[in-house]
Amino acid sequence: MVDTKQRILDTAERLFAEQGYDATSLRHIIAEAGVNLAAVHYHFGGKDEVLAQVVLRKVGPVNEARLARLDEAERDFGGKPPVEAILRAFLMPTAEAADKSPEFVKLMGRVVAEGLIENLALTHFQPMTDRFIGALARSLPELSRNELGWRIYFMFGAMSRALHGIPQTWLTGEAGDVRERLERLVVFLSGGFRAAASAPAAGETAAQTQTANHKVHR
Amino acid sequence: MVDTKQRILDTAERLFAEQGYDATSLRHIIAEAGVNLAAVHYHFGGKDEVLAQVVLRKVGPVNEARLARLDEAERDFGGKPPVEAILRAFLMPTAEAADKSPEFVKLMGRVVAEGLIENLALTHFQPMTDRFIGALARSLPELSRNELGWRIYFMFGAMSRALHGIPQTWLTGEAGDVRERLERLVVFLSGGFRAAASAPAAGETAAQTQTANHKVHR
DNA sequence: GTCTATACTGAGATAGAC
DNA sequence: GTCTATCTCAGTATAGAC
Repeated sequence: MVDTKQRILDTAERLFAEQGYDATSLRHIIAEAGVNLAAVHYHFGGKDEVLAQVVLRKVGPVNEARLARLDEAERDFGGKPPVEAILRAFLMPTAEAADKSPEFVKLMGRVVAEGLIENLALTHFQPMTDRFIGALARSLPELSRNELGWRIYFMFGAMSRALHGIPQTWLTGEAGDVRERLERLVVFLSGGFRAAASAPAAGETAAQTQTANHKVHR
Repeated sequence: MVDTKQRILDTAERLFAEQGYDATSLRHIIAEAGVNLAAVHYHFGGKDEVLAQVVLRKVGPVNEARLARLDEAERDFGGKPPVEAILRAFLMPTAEAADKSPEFVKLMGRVVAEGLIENLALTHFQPMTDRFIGALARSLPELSRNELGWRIYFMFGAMSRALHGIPQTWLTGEAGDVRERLERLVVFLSGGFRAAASAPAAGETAAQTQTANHKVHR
């Protein structure tokens, strides 16, 4: 079969999104794809690489759209777009990809949440993330690089919650669609990124910082 | 063995924290604990229940400390403490628990990130979370209940990143200790929770207002 | 009530024939 | 490139010893 590889990827993508990575066995994938078990190891070497390639072929175009929207934002705002515009450039291409492939967001949410592709992130995402870090750093010059890095790291955690539509109705009410969830996220993150920098030395008491930030209440 | 059950829990706690839930086999646990495999199923019924009990016996005291600190904050601030104080009441007992049991934070970070205890959360955490939701709602009356719920949900995602000390040095620099990471998180979250719900904060441009209020129809 | 020994099913991985 | 057969290891189930 010439397209054994594609059939495996397509089926794996769907099943990973529906059931999660661990819960999806290779045997389930090959049964639905109509291929042999050993073919998976021939083409991919292992289950983890199947996931990697499923993610990469999906997220590649998304990352390009992210960069295009960042370019656009920097053009519109004279090289220094506000935080909201940068965050939207990063997050909204995900929603657009979801329109074409509804399972994509669930998959990405799972992948980010379960920390399955930390290594992939380093090799394939860093050129893209570096540009966004630079844009955020210019937009928020009062933040140290470490502070900014942590806030971006926090953002990934929050983003995973916005992406995978696990219904937590007791907490959030009806889930709504991806775009609405990401819109809420942008507002939330903008406030977070704009918060005055905190650089407490290790060992400093929380009480000091508490009184320092106390008056910010609106 | 006198306390086979405790030995299993102690060993499982350590190994889950070090390697994660999926990567830790029951056979590894029983080998280090010096007990028989079937004893695990006799006492716990299955691997998932081992994790549940490991988490519950650890997080019970933490939740009590959370409520105690919330009581204290409400006393200090006349029933309506600022967001920072509420968030600190929720987050800082984790750091205190980490002082006694350094592996605990790693475990909790993994558990939250991997979504392993969504069901546990409902049955055992909700009384505690309900009190915090109420406190946040009083402190942020301009937010709808859904909006607040989503922000709390985002918070859980960000919290998981602050807890498990996976070194992302390319992004955050040196990891620092738990207390420092949680302190950064409190500042970040405070800004996020305070962000205006549907209208952008003062000082933002018309372009963002347009985008922020833009409702997308499918 | 507790624990041991053993077996069962399904997982990912691999060697070698074709 | 593909497939059969097989390997190791996972979680689980059960019968029976004490």
